[in-house]
Formats: sequence, C-alpha cells, structure tokens
Amino acid sequence: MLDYNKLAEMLYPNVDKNINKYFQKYPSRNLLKDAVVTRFAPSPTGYLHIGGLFQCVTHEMLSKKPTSVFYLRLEDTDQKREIENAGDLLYDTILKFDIVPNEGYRGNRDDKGIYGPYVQSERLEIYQTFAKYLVAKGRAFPCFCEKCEDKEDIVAKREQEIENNNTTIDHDPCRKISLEEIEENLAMGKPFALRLLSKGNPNAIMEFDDLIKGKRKIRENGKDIVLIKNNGIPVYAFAHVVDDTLMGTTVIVRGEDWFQSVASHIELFRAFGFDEIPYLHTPNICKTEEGKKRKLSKRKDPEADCRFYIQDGYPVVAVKEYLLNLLNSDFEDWRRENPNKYYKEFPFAVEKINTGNPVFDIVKVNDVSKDYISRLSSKEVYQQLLAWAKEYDTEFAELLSKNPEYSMNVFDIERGGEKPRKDIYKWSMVREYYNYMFEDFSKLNINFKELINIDNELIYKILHTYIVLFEETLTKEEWFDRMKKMADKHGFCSDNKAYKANPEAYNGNLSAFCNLVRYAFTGKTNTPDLYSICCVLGKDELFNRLDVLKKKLK
RNA sequence: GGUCCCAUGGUCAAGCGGUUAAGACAUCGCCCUUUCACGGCGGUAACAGGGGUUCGAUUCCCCUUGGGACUACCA
Repeated sequence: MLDYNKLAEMLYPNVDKNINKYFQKYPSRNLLKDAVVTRFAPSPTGYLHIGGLFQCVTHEMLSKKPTSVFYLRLEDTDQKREIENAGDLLYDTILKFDIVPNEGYRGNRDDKGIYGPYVQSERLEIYQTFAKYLVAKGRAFPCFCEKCEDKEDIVAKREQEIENNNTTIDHDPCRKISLEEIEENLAMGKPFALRLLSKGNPNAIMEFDDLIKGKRKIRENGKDIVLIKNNGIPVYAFAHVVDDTLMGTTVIVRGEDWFQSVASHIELFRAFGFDEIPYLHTPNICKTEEGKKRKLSKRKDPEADCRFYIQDGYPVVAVKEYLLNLLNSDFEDWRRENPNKYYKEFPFAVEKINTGNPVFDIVKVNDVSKDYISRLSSKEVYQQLLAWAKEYDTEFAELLSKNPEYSMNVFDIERGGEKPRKDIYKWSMVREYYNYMFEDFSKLNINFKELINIDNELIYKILHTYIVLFEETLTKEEWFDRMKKMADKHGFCSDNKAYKANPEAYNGNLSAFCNLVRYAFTGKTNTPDLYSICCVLGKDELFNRLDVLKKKLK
C-alpha cells in the first residue's frame, strides 16, 4: 500500500489539497421548488451542431421554473481538436437562435455568474486541487506510460495481468507502481497522467436511473480511466464531475453517446464523495443514407450545421419548434390548439422524450416553418425578412426598405383570417417568389408564346381593357364579375360548361383568361391572389408595365 | 471482437394486455376554385422474425435479425 498523502505531496507539491475552499467560494444555489440548474457544455471544435441545438431546446424547456438556471460552459480541454474562435462562433449561433443562457460563457464578452470561470482551460488550478485531493484519498495514481494504446508491450502486459489473476477486471498495470519508481520518474522530469484507482467490478450490476431512459441495470466501472492527461489538462470525465458539482448543476443533459460511460462517472462522483447528479441522455439526430441510419455528421452533412438554417433564412422559432416536436411529439397537437402561444408555454414532459434516434426531416421542417410564417403578421414578416436580408442579401434589403409600407402590403396578401396562405418557409425564397413585386419589371422574362397561342394584338387589347376597367375600390366579387365580362368580350368563355362543350370555339376558359392577365403583370403562372396584387401595384404601375409589354407584343 | 442502446407505415410518432392500431409530414385521388395555393373529404401504407408467459399479445420475457453508439492521455 502506498502512502497516499505522501504521494499527493510528491505529485502536486505546490498545490493546495483543500477542496473546501472551493465549496465556500461557490455556495450552493438558492432554488425554488422544481427549479433546475442545467447547462450546455459544447467544445470549441467547430460550428454549432443541430444536436447541440436540440439539447439547447431541451435546456430551455427544462429551465422554465422560477430561479432555474441555464448556463453555458466551454469544454476546451482538447487542444488538438480546438478550432480558433469556435467558442465565439458557438455563442454567436446560440444567440441567433434566440437562446439566451442566463449564466456562463459568453464568447468575447466576460463570463456572467459567480460560479466561473466557465471555460475549462481557465480552471486548471481548481482541477489540480481536486486531483491532489483524490490522490490523498487513495483514489488516483500516476501513470508514466506513453500513450498505452500506442505501445504493444503495455497492452500485452495488461492482458497478461488479467490472465494471471484470472479476472476480467481491467486494472491498469501502473497502479502497482512503487513510490520509489514514482520518485525516480518525477526526478527525471517525466510527465504523468493521473488515473482513477477503480474499486468497481465490471461483473457486478448496479442500478442507474436515467431521466428519460428510466431505471437501467448497468455494469460497474472497473477501468482505471485517465483523469488528467500528462499535459496537466483533465479529460471530460474529471472536469465534468468537478465542474457540475461546483457549479451546482441539478440535471446533466448530454447526448446518448455518453450513456456507456456513466458507470465511470458515477464512480468518480463517489470517489470524491460528491452527491451524484441525475443524468438525462438525449437521443442523437440521424439521417438515412443508402437505407442506413447514421448520426448526422459535422463533416459530411450541411444540415448538421445550425448556421445553414440561419443563412437559408429559416425562422429560428420554426427550427426550434420542429426540434421540440421531435422531443415531445404531442407538441404539434398543442400547437394546433394554441396557434398563438409562444412555444415555451408548451407543457414539456421529460418522460415523453423518445428513446430512439430520430431521423431529421427537412420536409417536415419546411412544413412547420410554413405554418409558423403563415401565423405572422405582415409587419412581422417584413421585419424578420428584412433582418435576414440585411445580413445575407443586402441588395434585396435595399429593395425592401425603399418602401416599407409597400413591402408590408405585399406580405399582407392572403395573410390573416381563417385560412392564411402557406407558401413561404424560408426568407431566402422570398425574393424569387415575389420578384415581380420588387425587381425591375422590364427585366423579367415574359414570353406569351409559352403561355397561350393568340395574337399579340389581342393580348395587348385585353391588357389595356383590363387596366382601364381596373379600380382599387372594387370588391373582389365586382372585380371578378368584370373579369368574366371581359373574358367573354375577348373570345374567352366564362361559362365552363359551355367551354367544355366546345373548347375549339374559344380562346380559352375564364381560368386561361385570368392567367393571361396574371402572367402579363407578374411573369408567373403561380402567384397569390391576382386582384390583391394589382391593388398593391396600383393602376399607374399597371400602365407602366403595359408600356414595357407593348414592346414585347410588337 | 466486447459492451450498451434502439426497433409501430417513406419520416416523426400515439399506444403502456382486449383498439376498426391515433395524429402529423410526404404521397395519391376527389371536391372547392380565376391561376397557384389554402382548405375540405377520402385512399395507399406499419406492429422485423421466431419462441415463450397469458383466456388473450403491438404491448411482458427470451432468442434471432436489423440498425445505431461506445470501446482514446477526444468531447
């Protein structure tokens, strides 16, 4: 048996092993009943992943009760994978999704809250103290090996160990190292990794209660896992246990990929003598490829990058509502019954989260988004669209802000009422969709031959008559009556039965007539209500457009 | 390989021992209709397979199969 106090002093001569000062520095939180402290703890290894956003939505929904805390912690303990400014970028994207943690890391700005620092690389001193404490408790030991996995002889040594002892317990051979040997290594200035001295038995089963998976029987940990790397930086497990304890986390939300390691994390909590914190393992968002399901990959899948949705102009609420629906599938029922409520009012239930890994479906996102946008007022559409355009399509932003009232009138067409139009699902599609309302009309590609086979003179005559008879003060019915009369006068047929009986006798039916007018003034065969469009354009503009068309009709 | 997780239509999913097995998206058809939509109505489409337990299994247990994840001094 080693003298662990002595070992602790050897390993960490200038470090305080009194962890209590930290518990004094970071007092326990005053929480009201049902309040939770939850945290999002990404690594600065790239952009915000859709799975991260998925978790953020979970955090938002969990931390609604008064005094609850949702804080952000940056887990930058892997320098090899770290990407410069990724932390900033992450925070920036989180804010863009209108997710506002009320504590913690804030990118370029100072951390907020008294439990910091919230960036792990700034907490090394704390980790050293806790490491020394653990060594003194006899629950950790140094390992001077190079990376074991690279060294066949060490692996062989471990296997031999297992065989000799007739056990399956995979203790690290270095736990038998003598004080003398340690002293020698230290004197040579050899760096060491700190390992957990596991007392678990992987053949023994213990009970574990996951907040969404429920009660599970899992194997005890038996591995002497690395706690602190030989560069002095802790690994996830160690930092997680120390930080979440010190920061007063009450529920640990993390991806399901961590499920396998809970046994070791629990052992660490116990080794320290800390209270265990409940875990909630969320499913991973997948996609199907060649008939197989796989986790959405950062490298391969553009839709895994949350910035994709921002750039493409998906309203952030729509994306979050889609994710929320993945979490609690009765959300859409609630949404239908409460079309005007804010999504956070939804009675979220942890136990309703599905345990399987869902496949991400952009078509469904589109649908949720269409629905969301259809519920907005024209002013809200204008504001959100403009905000998007200012960042991603400045030319369009200028067109939009040239005349805000006009723009809002455009978006007001077929908006509101019982059955609002549901056509737009992302801001980036608006410019093309409404190009006839915002762009230079003379630049639109209009070719009547592609639409209808009647001569140009007649077309011109029809359009001219249309404008002359057009008045903004008409009701829709009156306008439509005029359309019928005009159609009949120009060789079209407003009586569908008569038309069907003898289509050869006419230039087309009423539908064709209306479509001709639509096409002439918009260049499209698919637009919202024609009369409303003409009203928004105004009679003068219609005449302007006819002038342009005149040349094409010569 | 080992360990763990998951398994209802194309997708998300209700269901938690007895149901004509919900609903949404997608898809198809019809209706409404001045186009396109929106909307309405309807259709196609599922309990992976095999054993148990039970009067009775989609539901509980086991096995198989399929898929996923973990298995780092990465998170």
